[in-house]
Amino acid sequence: MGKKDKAAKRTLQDHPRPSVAVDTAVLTVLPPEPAGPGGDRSELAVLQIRRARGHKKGEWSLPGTFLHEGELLSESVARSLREKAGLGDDVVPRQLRVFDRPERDTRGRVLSVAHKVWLPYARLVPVVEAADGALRLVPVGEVGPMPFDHPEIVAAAVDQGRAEYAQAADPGRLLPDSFTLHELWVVHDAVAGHYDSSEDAFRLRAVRLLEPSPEPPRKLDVGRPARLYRRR
Amino acid sequence: MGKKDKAAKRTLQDHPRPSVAVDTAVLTVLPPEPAGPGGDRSELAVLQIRRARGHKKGEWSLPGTFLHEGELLSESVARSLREKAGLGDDVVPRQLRVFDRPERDTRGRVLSVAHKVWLPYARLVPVVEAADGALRLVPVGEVGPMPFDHPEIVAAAVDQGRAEYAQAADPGRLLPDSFTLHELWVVHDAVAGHYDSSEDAFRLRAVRLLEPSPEPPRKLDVGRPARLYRRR
DNA sequence: TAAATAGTGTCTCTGAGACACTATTCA
DNA sequence: TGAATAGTGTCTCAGAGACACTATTTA
Repeated sequence: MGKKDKAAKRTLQDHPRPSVAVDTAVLTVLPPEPAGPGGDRSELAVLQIRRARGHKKGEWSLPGTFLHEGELLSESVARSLREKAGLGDDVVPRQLRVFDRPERDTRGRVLSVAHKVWLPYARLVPVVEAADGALRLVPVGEVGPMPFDHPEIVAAAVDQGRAEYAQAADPGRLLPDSFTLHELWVVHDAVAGHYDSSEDAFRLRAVRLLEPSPEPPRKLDVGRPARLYRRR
Repeated sequence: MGKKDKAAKRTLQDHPRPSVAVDTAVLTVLPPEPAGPGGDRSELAVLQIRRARGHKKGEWSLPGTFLHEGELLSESVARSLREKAGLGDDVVPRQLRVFDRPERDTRGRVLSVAHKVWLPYARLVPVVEAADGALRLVPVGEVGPMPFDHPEIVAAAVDQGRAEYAQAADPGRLLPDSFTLHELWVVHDAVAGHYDSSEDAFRLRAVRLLEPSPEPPRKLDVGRPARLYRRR
């Protein structure tokens, strides 16, 4: 608030402004069926929230909110996940892109800055259970009808996620600090949508991105115990 | 404009809205020194515009504008380039990301949706000449001080451009319909910032992304004439 | 024929995939 | 010992880079 004349000169003219929202695809990998390290295949899944009253019933959407004054987009994402899903602030949102079709929201002009967040399944379970049916995790191939351009946002999130997992071992930190190669493969296979190559070929590639954990190999129900690795 | 009650229910609440701007890095490749197909190395360059009066003198910025009502972001980019640089509407803007630091613009909260546009040098020459000193093309390594986060936008544009040229022969359509392998290499070498491998290794890689042109080889000043290729 | 440029052939290295083989454990 | 799982060794194939060699033109 310096000298008034200059401040006036440098003030933004009055012009129509769009509302700016953030919508977030929270991605995770579901535990394999049945369970355990000897399990089968997993699925990449996204967090959906039941739409507020006054909307088409039975529809689910992505968690989102309007950008507040002075707020960073990443802070807005964190706040929306806190308010709508009870998640903590330990999320690392990555921006996808702006969705800007003028007709995308019938209430008026709303730009949505779409984001993607990785969270381990174990972080999401208590949150979904506490929501009493207002939240659900759905495989990305089975998201039903969604409002706005939320299906496109999910698709963009999946693309970005796949690109990330093609480059690094576990960029989403979906696994605990140490894990077996099989566990890592289950995650990669799920993220890639089961189009990845064989588990056998994967091992060689993955080891170069990891460092061996000093812990002793983990005993399984049957078979040779599995070495533990860490993210490099 | 349907039934008034429902419309009221579904109207956006009054809340503070940021201004939304677009800023665009127009990228091109300068002609090689001295010139001609036997030329040397080229430079990746960006279009700058002299800042309007009332700002620090000597500073150059990226062309930008505020998003208008009902306008798509891509339309806004095209309009800004038309109004500020006299460029036509035949641009293909690609979004980079939103720059959202609250303090990035001292006039108030302004989100900038940064974009990148490829344009061939020949398209830009008449535009820069007609601007009478208000526009210039500068190698991306030599952009001087720029306002806001424009240096970051240029860096993001260069990154996206490099990623594009690592995947395709000439995604920016910087070359005419048919061109020699040498001309293509000059462009790639400039985009990659001269860190690409040798021209020799490049040829083998590039040919697979091209189809031979039916035109006869182009005669040069000296040496064997060069075959012409087309984008596939 | 020399200089200059375009284009090819060949070698090596590396990484990916396939797949057979070995290692370790439990029942 | 057999079943089940983890891990290794080896072969082949494809792409990248280095580099020498050939091809075509002008002066």
